[in-house]
Amino acid sequence: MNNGRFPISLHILTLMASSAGELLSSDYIAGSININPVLVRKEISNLRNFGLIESKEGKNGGSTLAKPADKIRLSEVYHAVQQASLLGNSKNKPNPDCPIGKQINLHLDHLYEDIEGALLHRLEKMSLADFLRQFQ
Amino acid sequence: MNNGRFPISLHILTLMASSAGELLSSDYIAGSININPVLVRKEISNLRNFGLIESKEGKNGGSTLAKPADKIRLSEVYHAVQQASLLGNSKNKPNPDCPIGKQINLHLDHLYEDIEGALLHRLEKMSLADFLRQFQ
DNA sequence: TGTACTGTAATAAAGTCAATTACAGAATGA
DNA sequence: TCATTCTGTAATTGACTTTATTACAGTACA
Repeated sequence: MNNGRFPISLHILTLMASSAGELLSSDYIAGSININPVLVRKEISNLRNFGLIESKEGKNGGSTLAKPADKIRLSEVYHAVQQASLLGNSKNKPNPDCPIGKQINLHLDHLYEDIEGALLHRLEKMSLADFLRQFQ
Repeated sequence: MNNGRFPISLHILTLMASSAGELLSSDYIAGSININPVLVRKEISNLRNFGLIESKEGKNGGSTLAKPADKIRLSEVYHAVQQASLLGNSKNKPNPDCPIGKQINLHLDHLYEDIEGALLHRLEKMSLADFLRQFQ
């Protein structure tokens, strides 16, 4: 997974955390990230499905955090954008007649689970507020 | 980084570890992974550059481990295939006029380094021999 | 009721990754 | 010596994925 969505989602959430209470438009956010507003709205839609963001339609509408920044763990952000596995999906279909090939996906999966656990542990320790606090 | 190269490289190395001493041809390896032999040779070339594999050209040639499987850490494999960052490269060029945008790549990089450190710690604890030992 | 937003679908453009083709060079052994 | 069987590598194609763009309906506001 080279997931370009994680940095985008984190950027969106950081902007909202830094101007808590205000409604930010997708155009404004897109201007900060320097990407297309429609992609921002898609990511917001996804983050909203995970309960991290609330939106208001219509004039003077926009989006804001659904809960305080110190209640949002970066692991939640990871879960929201994560679909593929971390070190690369073995979409490969190894040769079932090879004693190594027929077993390797099982053992790769175990390895990935182990590693992803370590990663989530780190992300769980940091809240969005912690992340924002690093900015001056 | 959805790096499909990590599983491929690990598959190659596992095959070599399981038949230590023998020279394996790229065709044979490609048959086990079920991918193109040229891609195998590319990965072997890369692993060779990192001192993990030795190759012999010409008829009856092939490749084998450059050192015992218990002397190869999975972190070395990771380093060999790793190019992009873990949670997705911010190829984005955020708006330098935005107080968040102009700093976020720096803080993302720090976060990635932290997480990658945790990941490497796990991979360092497991050798290729440990990985192979799981196979029956 | 016009304006400024969101939400979403559909399409196009760009980028990435793997397969394939091609071929030179190296080692073997008949 | 020379055909064979490998590696090494470049170049091209094709498949797939991601992002940008266009388009437009729906919503809220003033």
